[in-house]
Amino acid sequence: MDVAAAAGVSQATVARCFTTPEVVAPATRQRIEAAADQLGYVPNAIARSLKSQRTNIVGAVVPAVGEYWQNVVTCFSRCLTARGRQLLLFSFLDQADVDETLEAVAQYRLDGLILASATIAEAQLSRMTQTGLSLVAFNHPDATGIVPSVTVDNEAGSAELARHLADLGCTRVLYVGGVAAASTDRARFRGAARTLASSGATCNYMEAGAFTYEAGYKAADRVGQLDRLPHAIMVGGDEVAFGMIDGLRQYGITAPTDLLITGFDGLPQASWAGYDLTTLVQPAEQLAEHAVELAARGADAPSNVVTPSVVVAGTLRRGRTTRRGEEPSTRPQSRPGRGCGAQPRAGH
Amino acid sequence: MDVAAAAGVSQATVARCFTTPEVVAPATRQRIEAAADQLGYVPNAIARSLKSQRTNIVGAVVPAVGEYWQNVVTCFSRCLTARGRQLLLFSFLDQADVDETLEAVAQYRLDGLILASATIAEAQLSRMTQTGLSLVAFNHPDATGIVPSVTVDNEAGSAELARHLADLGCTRVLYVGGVAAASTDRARFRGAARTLASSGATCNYMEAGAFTYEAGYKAADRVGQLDRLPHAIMVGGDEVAFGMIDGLRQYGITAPTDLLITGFDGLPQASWAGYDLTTLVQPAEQLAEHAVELAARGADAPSNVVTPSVVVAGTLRRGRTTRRGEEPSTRPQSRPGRGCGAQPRAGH
DNA sequence: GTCAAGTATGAATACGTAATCATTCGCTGT
DNA sequence: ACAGCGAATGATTACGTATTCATACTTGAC
Repeated sequence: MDVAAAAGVSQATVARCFTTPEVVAPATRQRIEAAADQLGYVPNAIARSLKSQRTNIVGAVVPAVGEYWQNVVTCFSRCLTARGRQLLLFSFLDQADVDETLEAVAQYRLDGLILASATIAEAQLSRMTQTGLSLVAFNHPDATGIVPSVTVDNEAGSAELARHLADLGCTRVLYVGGVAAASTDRARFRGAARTLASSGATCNYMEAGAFTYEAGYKAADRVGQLDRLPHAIMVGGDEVAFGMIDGLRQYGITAPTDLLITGFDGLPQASWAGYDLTTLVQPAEQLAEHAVELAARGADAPSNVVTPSVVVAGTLRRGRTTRRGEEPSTRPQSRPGRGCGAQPRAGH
Repeated sequence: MDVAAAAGVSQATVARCFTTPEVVAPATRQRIEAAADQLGYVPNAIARSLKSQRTNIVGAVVPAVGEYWQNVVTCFSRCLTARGRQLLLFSFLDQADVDETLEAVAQYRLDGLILASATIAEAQLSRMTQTGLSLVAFNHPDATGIVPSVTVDNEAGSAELARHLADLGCTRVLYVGGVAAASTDRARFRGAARTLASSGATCNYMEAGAFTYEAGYKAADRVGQLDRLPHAIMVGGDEVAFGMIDGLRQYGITAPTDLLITGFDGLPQASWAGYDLTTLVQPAEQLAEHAVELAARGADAPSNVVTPSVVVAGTLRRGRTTRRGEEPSTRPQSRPGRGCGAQPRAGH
């Protein structure tokens, strides 16, 4: 140890100086800090991890696509940084890559691991439990009971959206899901169907095929060719809803004039004036906070206690797409020619 | 070593079995693999890193906000995974957090570090150079020469957009930048102004204040209150452009009818039918590939060679927002009432 | 002045691996 | 048959830290 020699102390004292500064004499500490500063020494987290058997790193396995996940990743990062931990990120495109990825993950002795995908097999999950790292399933309702899980209340949120539509008089509703196999998708449809049924409304299911804009855009084709339009379309994810909205426009169908549209997730773009979508806002920060909390406990968690599972309620955002009795668009009817004076601002 | 005992070999042989399998006898290898499999053994990457002095981990410091960065992070992750490395992600909200973040970064002996922010101080950059890890500035043109850098050709790309506008007959153009202090912003304005000047067109500058949707939306207010609208607005980033488009709609101003609009970045949403924005598409994959390539070389790079700097050309995407002589919108004039039969698909 | 108690530090060890060096063994060529 | 050689493996060491145990030194009370 260079610093130890420069400060005239032993390596042990240098180590103490960086872990438990209060036990080293002030004069010594100052000498060590000066030496470290001058030599540009910073403690080696790798060696520290090897010795202490905890890395201070939490991993996250996240799908590589979609606005939703990108947003979540940012939240993870913020939460972890806030509590002095690092984020090792694995993003996968293909579900098949996950297995490989998980093997790589296992080599780094992470303190915790957040599995953020609704499509990871349950067998895979239980196999991971063996390794002793504390893993958390994020937004994977079916994992509850197998693994600690954190998720928004999909069913209740979807029910809230459905109630909102029922209150607006909708009796024929179409639910457009992303991937029928995803446990989130099923839960959301369940909440919608149950609520609508109890108000005497019907709720058919249509699968878009993916939680993407393009899938929504394509699904709009099938909607546009229906004999009778439903009163409302509940889309299983905001991004899919954006595609649906843009796709329906091709058929001259717009919300809220021709039918109502709701999304799910509460992406930032849902608030953009271009869409202004009614949706269920997932409290991403809060969800991430819980996930990180559980994952960061590390192995020092009580193991034989029931695996905790956190379900957080979302909040309804009412946008233009379910607003009745207003102009279909805030766009003024008359357009100024170029070079005209400024228009008074609409609304406000 | 448990596995070594179980297989009846020494720890050294077990290690060889996982690093250079070809040097260990097939029979022995099989015995070791069987033992490892049964005991659930996986090599410890932490210990390996400590010994070999390379972590196989590349760090990335990225702003926490904005669609653009989220997209880039995904690309980083993909590139790194493809070459068997891991991504340690640091996302920061406030520029002030970066210093703290970089201190934390230094503790993990990363193979490389990608600094992805156009606003990191150059002093900060050169200080990081000392530590021996290979760092790469991403999308930070001013860092060129100080640090290896990877960036899209901002100036040429912006010039291409400007040329496109000039060809369409625009002679009065407004450039709406994000943050004037950002080196990318300056380069883009430079390219636009130079090109437009050479075709006898004017190009004023307006600062939105941030590279966000909201900033663009607010900037639209100032545009809406101008005495004469410009022929075109060049916006310094797609997300800002989306805000501008939605904001201008409040004033009844739409592209391409009243003026033309261009963006910059080539976000996925620019291709969405709702915006269909003319923009300069950054080859994100390619940029990420280069950045990862440079960062992953690790310390075994020639050090006294000139710091390489990669500049990749973007590609022009022509969207509806600069399309002359067409309907201002694909929306049909007549809207079907609810319950109408299916509409014939517009276009196609 | 002596002993007990407390405080600050040093020596030694272990974490799990990679790499070097040494050793054993089987094989070939003369 | 014996030297020589290559292949396979074992013993050992070092990576940089945290921690335990031991030790020197300080302080206070009787």
